[in-house]
Amino acid sequence: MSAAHPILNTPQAEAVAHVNGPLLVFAGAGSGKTRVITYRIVNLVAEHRVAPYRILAVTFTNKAAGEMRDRLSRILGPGGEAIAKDLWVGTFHATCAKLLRRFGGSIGLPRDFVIYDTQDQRAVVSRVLKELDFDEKRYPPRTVLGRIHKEKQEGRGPDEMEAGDYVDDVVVKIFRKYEEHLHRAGAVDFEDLIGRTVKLVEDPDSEDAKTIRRRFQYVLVDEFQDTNRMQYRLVKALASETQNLCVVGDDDQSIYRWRGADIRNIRNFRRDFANAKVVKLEQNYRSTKRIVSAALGVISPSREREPKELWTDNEDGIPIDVVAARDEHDEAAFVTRSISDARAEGTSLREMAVFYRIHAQSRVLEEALRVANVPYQIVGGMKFYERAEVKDALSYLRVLVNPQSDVDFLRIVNVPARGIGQTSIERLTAFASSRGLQVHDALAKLDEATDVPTAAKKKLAGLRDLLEDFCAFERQHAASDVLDRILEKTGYRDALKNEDSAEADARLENLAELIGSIRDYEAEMQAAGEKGSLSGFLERVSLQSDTDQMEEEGRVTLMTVHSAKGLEFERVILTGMEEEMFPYRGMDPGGEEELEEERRLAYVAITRARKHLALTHTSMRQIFGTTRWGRPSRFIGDLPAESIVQKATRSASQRPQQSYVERARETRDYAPMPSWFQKKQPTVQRAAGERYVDKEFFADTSAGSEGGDSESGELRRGARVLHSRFGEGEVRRIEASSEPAAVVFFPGWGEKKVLARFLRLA
DNA sequence: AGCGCATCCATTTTT
DNA sequence: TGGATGCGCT
Repeated sequence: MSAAHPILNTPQAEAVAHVNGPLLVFAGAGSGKTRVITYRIVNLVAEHRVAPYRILAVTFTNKAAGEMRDRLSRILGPGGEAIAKDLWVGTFHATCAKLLRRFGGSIGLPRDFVIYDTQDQRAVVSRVLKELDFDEKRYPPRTVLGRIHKEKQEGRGPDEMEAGDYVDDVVVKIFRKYEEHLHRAGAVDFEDLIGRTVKLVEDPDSEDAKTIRRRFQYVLVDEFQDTNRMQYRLVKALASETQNLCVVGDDDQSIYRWRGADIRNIRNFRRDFANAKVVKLEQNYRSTKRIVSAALGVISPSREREPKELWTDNEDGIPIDVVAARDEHDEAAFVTRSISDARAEGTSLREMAVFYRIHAQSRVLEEALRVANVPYQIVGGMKFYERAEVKDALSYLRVLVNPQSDVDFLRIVNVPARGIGQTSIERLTAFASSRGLQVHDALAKLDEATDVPTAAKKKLAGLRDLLEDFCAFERQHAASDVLDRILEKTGYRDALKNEDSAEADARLENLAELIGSIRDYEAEMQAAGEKGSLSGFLERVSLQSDTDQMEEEGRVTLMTVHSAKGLEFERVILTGMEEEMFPYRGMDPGGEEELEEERRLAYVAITRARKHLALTHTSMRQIFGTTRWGRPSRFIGDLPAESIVQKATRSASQRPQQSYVERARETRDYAPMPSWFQKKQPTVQRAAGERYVDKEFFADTSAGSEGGDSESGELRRGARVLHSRFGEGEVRRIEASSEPAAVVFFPGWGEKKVLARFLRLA
């Protein structure tokens, strides 16, 4: 192999050459992580003659899986496609689904189980709330579902939850019913895919478990810092026979704690596998020295990190712009101007990106870009498979495959409108539960449903006949034709055509696209010599919610920092770099852990840029209908002085009443530094690497000391304190957690637990 | 069934 | 500020 990869540096080669036993790779941003994974697989197959189907590589997104597969077949060259096809490369969820389709029977899972997405899950919770007669206001389905998932992510069911501390009985009840519903519907949620597979594979006595564990000789996990508890358990179990578990990740890029990622998985890997080989990839091939040093400036204050230092051999590059703007409009004008300029100088719009912390920031940016005629695309937003018409169509198809699925049946029972009103539906479901039937099955026993009015029965019978027809048709025809027939015979298409609006046309197009994607799937399967089934298509859809059209030509990309992870751009503008915005602070003050994650998020943002990076901050910003006055983010204060250059837009110091266009024109040339700005520049000569210390201009960079004058010692019971959001309140008691905090009574808000650093004495 | 008005609420996202 | 949602009316 050695001749094939002279392109690997020493640690990369080390990771590739390591064959047997656990391996932990810390892969810094831009350090060639994917390269290592792919070459490692190539090495196993080509050099060590490992059968491709005995190698499992797990990723988090379909996109990552797809890229890995592509790269593998490219490296393997002609003839390698067959090998790439045999490898198990997929997301956690897809891999589990595959195993459960094959072996799920032994743990009581029906062959044709459906996968409920978030909307479906929420519908189940809503229904459970109604059945149990709980108030949706008091128990918002969203929140309850969040709690349920948290339990499931830790491997707990309702029973285990009930046995735990601090339990809300109501949530346990809802949880239990939720599980029952899924079970009866022959459905699983995303957590189940992982959890059930863990159960399946961990079973010491089951033959299936043994088969699976022996099957995978080598297991690789990408983005290991994003794994949650159950995912870790899963890969451990899968690799338990051979211990050939290779995990790749970067603790500095762990930004998904809030959705269950457990950073301890990567931090404690060496404890769990005492003989693990550890490799650190620290050379960055992506960014200029200045950008790398900026990234280091931001991440270094982080408390618990694996010791490592990113470095690069690349050129110094140009300084990073730190731009002061007056408000978000001024900021947007700068962004627009700067993009137009770069474009005029020949940088493709595809190579530029604008990041923000939260989606709400995108609107103003969009407006400015639109006015200036700069093409842009926004990542995130309504996904194709989440659109109402697409979900309707899919529900019809899923009912054919699995009639037990109540969520799907209830979705389509009156779509398009066929005169089955809410009351009829309620009576029907009531009848179904009284007989212990799923709603669809209740259709067959309609005669016995005394509560359902005759008129409704007639219409329900009509639906039943339709479904039967589709079912018969499905046995003889391709899935794409089935959907076509459904849209035709139910009158779905006609209903949209009659609407004759632009919106309806868009929906029709989406449906046509859906049929097209089924055809694509069928063609693809045929090319692979397999038969594309309806259920096969549905599975693919459930596990792949986004149509990855990220590659759109000639557009600037606008996105949150979260969605930027894993990407890179020539030019990046990071907006909204103010305290409260980034690090973000929402309703609850947030603790040290949250702040650490924000820091890592900033690190991720900075390391996306190859050559040009600008950070913008405003002194004033309208967000959620109120005006906030902000100070530059502490993360700006963490940037090394010699890597940045400070600028201010003209209106940052003046207050012109101007239009967007005029402002955009004005900001073409940077105004001289406004006087207040210059006054606050540190006057001392800074040594290389020294940080800005101007506390008045920059936010304090030492975490936890914001607000300054509120040591916990001064806080005592009865003290009057001020909070930026809740106003004046009275301290009820002091609470020591990871840092000093107090429970304060705020008139009009009630008791709130607040960290001491967010309080000032009144 | 479908519309209009009021009200409430506010990260980050994948599968 | 705006979107999502819910309610009541027609």
